[in-house]
Amino acid sequence: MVVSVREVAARAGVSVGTVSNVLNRPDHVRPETVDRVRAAIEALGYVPNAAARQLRAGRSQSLALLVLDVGNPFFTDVARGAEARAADEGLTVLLANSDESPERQASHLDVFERQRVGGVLISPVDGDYSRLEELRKHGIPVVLVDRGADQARFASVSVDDVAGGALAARHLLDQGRRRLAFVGGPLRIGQVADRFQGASAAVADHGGATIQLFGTDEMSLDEGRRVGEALRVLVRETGIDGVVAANDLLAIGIERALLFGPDPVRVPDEVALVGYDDISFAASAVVPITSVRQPRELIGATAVELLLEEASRPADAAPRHVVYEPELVVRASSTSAGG
Amino acid sequence: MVVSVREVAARAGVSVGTVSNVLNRPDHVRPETVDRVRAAIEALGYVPNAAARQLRAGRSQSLALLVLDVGNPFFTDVARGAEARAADEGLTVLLANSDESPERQASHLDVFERQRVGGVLISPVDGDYSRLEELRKHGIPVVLVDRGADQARFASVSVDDVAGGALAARHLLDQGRRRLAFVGGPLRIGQVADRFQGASAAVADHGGATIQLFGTDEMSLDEGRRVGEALRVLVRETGIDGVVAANDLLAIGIERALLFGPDPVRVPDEVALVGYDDISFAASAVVPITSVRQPRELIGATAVELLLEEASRPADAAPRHVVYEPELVVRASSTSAGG
DNA sequence: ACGCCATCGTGAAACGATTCACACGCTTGC
DNA sequence: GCAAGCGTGTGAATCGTTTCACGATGGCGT
Repeated sequence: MVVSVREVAARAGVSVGTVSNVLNRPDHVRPETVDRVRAAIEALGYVPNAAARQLRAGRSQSLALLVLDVGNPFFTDVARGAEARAADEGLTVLLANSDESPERQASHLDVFERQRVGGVLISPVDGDYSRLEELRKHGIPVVLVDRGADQARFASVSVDDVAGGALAARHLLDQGRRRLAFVGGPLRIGQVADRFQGASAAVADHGGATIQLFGTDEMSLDEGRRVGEALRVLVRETGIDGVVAANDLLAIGIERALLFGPDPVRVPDEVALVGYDDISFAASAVVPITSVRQPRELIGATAVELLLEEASRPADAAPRHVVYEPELVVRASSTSAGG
Repeated sequence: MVVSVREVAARAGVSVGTVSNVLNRPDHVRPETVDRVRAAIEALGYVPNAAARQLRAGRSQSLALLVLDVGNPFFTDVARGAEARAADEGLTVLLANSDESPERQASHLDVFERQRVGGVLISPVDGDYSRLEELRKHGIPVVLVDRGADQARFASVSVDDVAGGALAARHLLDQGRRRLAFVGGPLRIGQVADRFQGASAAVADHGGATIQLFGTDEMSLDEGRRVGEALRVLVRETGIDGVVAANDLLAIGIERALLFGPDPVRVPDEVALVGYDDISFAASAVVPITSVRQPRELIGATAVELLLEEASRPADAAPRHVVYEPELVVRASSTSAGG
């Protein structure tokens, strides 16, 4: 049996319009009528049909959040923040995963447009923003997450990765380290390039310090381990005394390789280590790892905020860009007793 | 400007019915007409309105997957499997997170019902299944994920946790270990209770072996560490020589505490260790951890499969239950040279 | 007693796609 | 020569909700 407003109205002895009013503006309806209608709803187990409401409204009550990797704690925390903020507005967040695949991204965007979602928060796969332009032309606001200034056309929320890289490097320099290594890649990933650039700038500001880039194909534990093995040898040969890793997975892998190979290298005594992201595993590594933290939930919440703004932004006003500052969380991996 | 079938029809010089046919059964329409309509769609940038279609159809093209923790790799892999299988059917998966909160679970279920999703895959928070009964009564099929036999009323897909616990314990017994510890909790979580039960049964089958339960409030790295500290002392006092952890986070924390405290305990020489879930960090722990693996993506795919079955199941047929067998992945943490 | 306002409610017209009974024009077969 | 059948296409009805112009009712001041 299908229950619609019609049945409810009949049972409560009112018109369908009144049922709708009870649902959406109960204060326009006499209290006893409200009660009667509510009772009928209860008795019949009526559940409003979102599709019908949406059809009438022209827009759904949902936002979409499309991320590069649901498995990454960074994005799940962003999602948490976005959901919380959206809930305040009575909105739901559809969480979707592109897995870094342009095809999956495109297909998700298609679905979202057909759904007429209220807006799209996206951490885009690559440099083709034309589909996003299209969405916006069709009236669906778009906010870029974790990818910012390069795309002035879209509102965005991101973290200053240049500053983050500088923070990491400067911290090592402050600890008296002079020969740094930066581990990360590929450099075409904007975040990685920015972090490296920031670290390089900090080193350049400091007479007598150097930084050397160790590229990686991906930013995983295994790659970290691989680079760590190489570093274990090089440290003694080249005098490297500080390492900045482009993320915590790399840092954890590096630390492990340094500590546990043959002829191990002590952390932080011989080499100080800084990671990036502050994932929970960083704090509970063998030697807890100093890391650069990003305000993840805040990013999500802000993205929703910007989306709401976008929805009512006059065409001639420029989209807004929010850039947060990263924060250094200092732990044992970078603070030698002497330093 | 809003583009609907009407505009497309006008531009192509056909009726709206024909546009719909071009979209849904192109073979019922003359090829040249199809082309004309397709051209009009292209030119106008028409995107079908899912809400309207759904309203007519009475049911959406989406399934919902509600998990306890999107941050947990187990569930993201299940989601991946479900999405892939759903895509084969032209369905979309809505991924949502209850974060173990009954309130969030309930609110998500409300949204799903209003959306008239095609079905709900759920890893439920707790023992109250009445809301799920209700959903089903309203025509929305439900499949339980990772929670099985106790709920014969619902179709389910799960992994045999009793067998998994037994697998872990038996492996330790095979390695010659006799005084085991089981770390995990709270026991009201079905999976934990089952794993403990399985491990206990394996021990009971083996004369001269014992197993001792160490309860935890949650299954995190930190809790693992805490228990590990305690074990480091107890091992020497009580002769514990094998540990089964109810998940890998606990196992990693335990290993760390054993290896790195004052008066460290060697793994696996003094204590052999087995975890559960086989998350990626298990393989790259300091001493790689033996773990019980579950077929995660297969679980997701099977859940979708069962959902499709449910949708067409005669009322008098019993719901189906699929139980997969876990698999032991042996690594260094449990295989002493002498074992 | 009368008009006037509020207060409450009504009911029909959207929203955009799908579906289905039907129509039109042609070929076939008897 | 005519019914039957096929291939194409039409257009109105339908899904369930919201909205809005418009009644109905009753209380108030004059």
